[in-house]
Amino acid sequence: MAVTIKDVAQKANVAASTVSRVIANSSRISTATKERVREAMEELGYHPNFHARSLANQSTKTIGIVMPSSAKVAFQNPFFPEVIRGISTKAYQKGYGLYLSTGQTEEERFEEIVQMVEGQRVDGIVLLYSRKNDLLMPYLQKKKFPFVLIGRPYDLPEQEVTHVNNDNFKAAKMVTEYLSLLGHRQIAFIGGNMEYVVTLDHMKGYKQALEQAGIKVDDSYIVYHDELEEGGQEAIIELMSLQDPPTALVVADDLMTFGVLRMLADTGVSIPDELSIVSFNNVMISELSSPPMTTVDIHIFELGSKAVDCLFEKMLEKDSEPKSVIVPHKLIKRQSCKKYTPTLNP
Amino acid sequence: MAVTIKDVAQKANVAASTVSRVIANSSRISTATKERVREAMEELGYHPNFHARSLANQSTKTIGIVMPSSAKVAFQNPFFPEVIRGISTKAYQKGYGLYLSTGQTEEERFEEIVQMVEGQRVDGIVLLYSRKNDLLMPYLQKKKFPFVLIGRPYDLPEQEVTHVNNDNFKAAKMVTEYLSLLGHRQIAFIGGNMEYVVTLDHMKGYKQALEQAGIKVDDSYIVYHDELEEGGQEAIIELMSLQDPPTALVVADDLMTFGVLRMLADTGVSIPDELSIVSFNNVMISELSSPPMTTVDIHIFELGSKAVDCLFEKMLEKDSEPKSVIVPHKLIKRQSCKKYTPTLNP
DNA sequence: CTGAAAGCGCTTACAG
DNA sequence: CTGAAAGCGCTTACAG
Repeated sequence: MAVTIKDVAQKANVAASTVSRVIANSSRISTATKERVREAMEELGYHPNFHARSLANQSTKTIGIVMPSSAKVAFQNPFFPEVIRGISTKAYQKGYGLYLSTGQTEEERFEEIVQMVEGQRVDGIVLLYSRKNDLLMPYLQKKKFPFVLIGRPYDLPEQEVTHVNNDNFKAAKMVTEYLSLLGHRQIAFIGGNMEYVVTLDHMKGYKQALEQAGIKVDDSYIVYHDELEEGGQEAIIELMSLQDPPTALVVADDLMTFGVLRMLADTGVSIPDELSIVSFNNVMISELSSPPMTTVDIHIFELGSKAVDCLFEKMLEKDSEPKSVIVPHKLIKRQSCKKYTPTLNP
Repeated sequence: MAVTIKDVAQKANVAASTVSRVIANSSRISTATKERVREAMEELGYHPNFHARSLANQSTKTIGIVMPSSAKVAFQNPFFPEVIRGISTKAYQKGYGLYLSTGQTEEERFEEIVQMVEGQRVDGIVLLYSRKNDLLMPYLQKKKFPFVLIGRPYDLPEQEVTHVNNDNFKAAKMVTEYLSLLGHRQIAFIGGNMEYVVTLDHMKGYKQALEQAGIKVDDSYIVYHDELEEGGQEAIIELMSLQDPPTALVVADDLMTFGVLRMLADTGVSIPDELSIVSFNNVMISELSSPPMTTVDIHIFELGSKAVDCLFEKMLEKDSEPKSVIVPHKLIKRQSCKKYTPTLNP
């Protein structure tokens, strides 16, 4: 049906092996023959069959991407399109394609990964999230299959898995310190899903900053929610209903912050006058909140492209030393934070 | 290296062909043999090689997704994660995987599609956008390769390509009428990229509504921008600087609306008191704008899943009649629109 | 109900 | 510099 290497060979009056060599641009083929073969390919509109190549080569030129689950909310976080853009850009440059996991649950995804790996459907994998009790990484590790994690491993020793991450601990510490330097002492924390490692790191950074500032950690000021924006809304209700509501807030994710801001606007709390907020990610729309939010830019695109760099190293040299890349973060000051001023009304 | 069908065959004391039949769960194999073979597969940890299967089967069980370009802004629009979620969910149910285009430019993408099609890398394709002077569809059409478009074709006759779309014309007409029923007569329009068909449809709907309401179409009230939110900001500056600024606004995309709202807040125009706004898409964060925006829900998820349904029909029966599915839309009233009230100051 | 053989469309030693 | 042959790991008529 489709035109194959044999058709080209026949037309160019050479053997199929020769055609194969001109596809690979082997130096052992004469320029004349190359020319002739290329012409034949052109005329016939020949394109190599992907699977035949992959089968013979034992390599697929494709990278598998594993996402946390297409659960409505998680996936709509602009974080994912942006990492994928980073991955995609770098992959394209290297002539690699992208294969996407589609499983909704952790089990489905595990099954998918096994198929990808054992079925040799991809040459390497990038994991877009890291969580506690993860099954995927131990499996990949055991198989010695090239993969890189965006985030950091939790159950596995860090020096054993190649990963690209921000220093989320440091970032959270920094923003908390920033708030404390602004004079705030009642600083609350709204974290994401506790299963995710990033949440743990945020929390540690938050706590350490408080301790160093001599502020006692108050557990009622710490609240977690995994449903991004809706979560943000519930969390803020909880916090603002406290006897002694916070005057400042560290929020794990910009999307949550949108929810928080919305709820605060509804309840008439004015930002930053009554409450300072700083959050994480700096996705595209973050600058468009009301007021524009102060947030930590974690350079999502770079997270993705660096991950691909690491993956290629892994793929080229299967037992290269695992490495860890930290992508720097940067505080983007906008208008959701303000120096603490004691309330005048008693 | 990896365990193959032969290893299983040997272990189970059957021929490779028998193993193959067990994999396919052929009714012609005795239960006893099936059992034995399955046991062997289990013990050896056998997983069929994807490429070998695809090669022999001439089918890949994967769907190609072509995105408009990973240009920062376009791709960060939550529209895409959401359609992909729709596609992914349905694809997973049917045991299909997803392959993503990575090209940045139209030419790169064309090259990629050719590879996908000719290299038989995917069984079908879903196009996530439709634009004027598109090269992709005529190519796919000529090749008789199964594909479906999300949107509607422009250069090609509609009845010739299977597509899933909203009635964007009607939706735009409806929102404009809504605004006009609220008493507005100075209704402006901020459209997206003029290359995209949806923009054209929006515009036609807008114009027709005005005409039917006996309002003269004023070209200075019509403005296009393709850079989603930034575009929204520039567009609104342009409009508000007019001698006779509009009192109502139809905006092509919720993200643009975020930009518009941001700019309006900065310049002290209060919504909906001084300006009514309605836009399109109803992505997840749309309800979190200040004020919450009135928008048209276009059921993005359904757009994706219906597209896959259509694609499967196409794939099963290559020359089935092209069909067109219209996903209904729905006006979501929130707080960005208000009855027109003449300004009191002269 | 099962097996031997050919075939899917490539690549790559091996030989010349 | 080029070709014939074997092989990558499956599937599927064909035969029994």
